[in-house]
Amino acid sequence: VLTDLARLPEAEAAAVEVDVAVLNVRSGRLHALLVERTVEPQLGRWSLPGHIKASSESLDAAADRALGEMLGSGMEGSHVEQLASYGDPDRDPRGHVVVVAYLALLPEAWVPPPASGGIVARFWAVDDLAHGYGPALAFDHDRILADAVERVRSKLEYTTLATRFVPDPFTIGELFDVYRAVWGVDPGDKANFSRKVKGTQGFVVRTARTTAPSGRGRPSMLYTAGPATRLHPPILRPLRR
Amino acid sequence: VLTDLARLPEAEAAAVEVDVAVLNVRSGRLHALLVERTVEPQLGRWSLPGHIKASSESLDAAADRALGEMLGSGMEGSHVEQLASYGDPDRDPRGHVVVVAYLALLPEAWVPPPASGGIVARFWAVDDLAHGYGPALAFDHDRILADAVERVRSKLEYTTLATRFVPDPFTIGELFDVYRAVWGVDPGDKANFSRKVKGTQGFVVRTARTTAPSGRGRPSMLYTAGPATRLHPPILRPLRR
DNA sequence: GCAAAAGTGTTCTATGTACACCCATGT
DNA sequence: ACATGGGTGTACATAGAACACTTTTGC
Repeated sequence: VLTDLARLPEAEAAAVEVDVAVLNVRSGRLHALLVERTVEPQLGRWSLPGHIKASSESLDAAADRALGEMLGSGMEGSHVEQLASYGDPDRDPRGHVVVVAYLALLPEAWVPPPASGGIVARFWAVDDLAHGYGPALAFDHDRILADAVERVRSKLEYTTLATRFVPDPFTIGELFDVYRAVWGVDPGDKANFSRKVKGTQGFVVRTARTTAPSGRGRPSMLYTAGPATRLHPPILRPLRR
Repeated sequence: VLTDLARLPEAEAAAVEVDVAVLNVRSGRLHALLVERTVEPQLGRWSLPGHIKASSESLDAAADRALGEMLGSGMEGSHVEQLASYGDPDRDPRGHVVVVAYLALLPEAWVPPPASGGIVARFWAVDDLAHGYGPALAFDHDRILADAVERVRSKLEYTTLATRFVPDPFTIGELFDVYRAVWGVDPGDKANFSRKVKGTQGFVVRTARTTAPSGRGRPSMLYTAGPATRLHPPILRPLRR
């Protein structure tokens, strides 16, 4: 595959790894999917799922492939986008490995496969990881994960990505809980939030059904994600001064 | 350098290239710095400046090095940030080359070196390039440049990056012209724009001096860039509906 | 009836916009 | 004087925050 590459005067061969920060809201907290490493280096530490990019596939395809290996089927509703690349010279003891990191968002319903094929994967609450109440991550994956979390927090402000965290028909209250979980703070008044969401063209589409009156309180209308991707006006995090 | 890399089962060696989209506002229009290729492939076509990343340097360092080769000294006031990575399998006929693209912003004053060391570099207006009134770019650099332009247009809305396009002491009018040049549309009322800029803490710092009354009209106050990086509230592009 | 969750109404304030008007300079 | 660009004042419309209040359910 590296046909003419040797002609490049300063060429120093590298491996391009594609890792995916898979994020998810469960039990009202933002989580990240990690896998336990079964080989050296960093055996036993937890890392973002990923693998080496093949020369015959695009970066996006490599990310989809990594996601497919973790999720099997059921990755249809997930959002995948490129995050950033990391190439510090000492980031991997194996040598010259540059990581192209991706970000993926999953609805809460999805559950990780129970140690399929020998790989152990589970979700960890990102604030636990950030505050040391979880395993130390391999390589520079703590920094990649921090960047992914900040990207999602920021993107909830001006895009419709919050709908990627909820099941297919969802309530405004579930959307509200996503914002609260991802931001870690209450997104202001629930009533005003509801008006903002319904008032933004294409954010949510109202269905004819309501939730079954299972729990306490009045049943709520069910919505599906609309065609819009950007929010005008944005829904900003509070506590700015 | 690739000590243990061969152990990676699916490893397919690649070259990591770092290219920089160097943007600049001159004569009221947004320009990009391109270099004419002097070697195959794509000899004679124009491309973004860049080179192969060394295994001993970080991605940021590789971008700084590429910029330094173009600018010599005088790159101190420039802003450099990572943009995105591109790795389609057929993007480079030499083989498996993944590009990590960077974005750099220069003040208008800077002039390209006159064919130093055999390389020919010049600025091209980005809208001319986009509409075919310029050379065709090598590889997928047209797409990278388009992404860079969109990034800058968007970042002017919610960051203080516009100050990176103007000379060190600058006037509000010059800032206004940057917004107009980058966006391609008038950023609304000039008087209101001036109040927005001065009212945002840390965006600009007023100096004691004014411009020399050289041209027409009243001399204006001179400002320097402040410490703030984000704009609260943002300065949004008009024509949204 | 009471608690809980959904949803509507209303008031107040902050912000953005449009546009009139004044200021300082060169010709 | 007047054209030109810099800068201030001000009125109007609208968007957001705070909070009271109504609706619909389970217990």
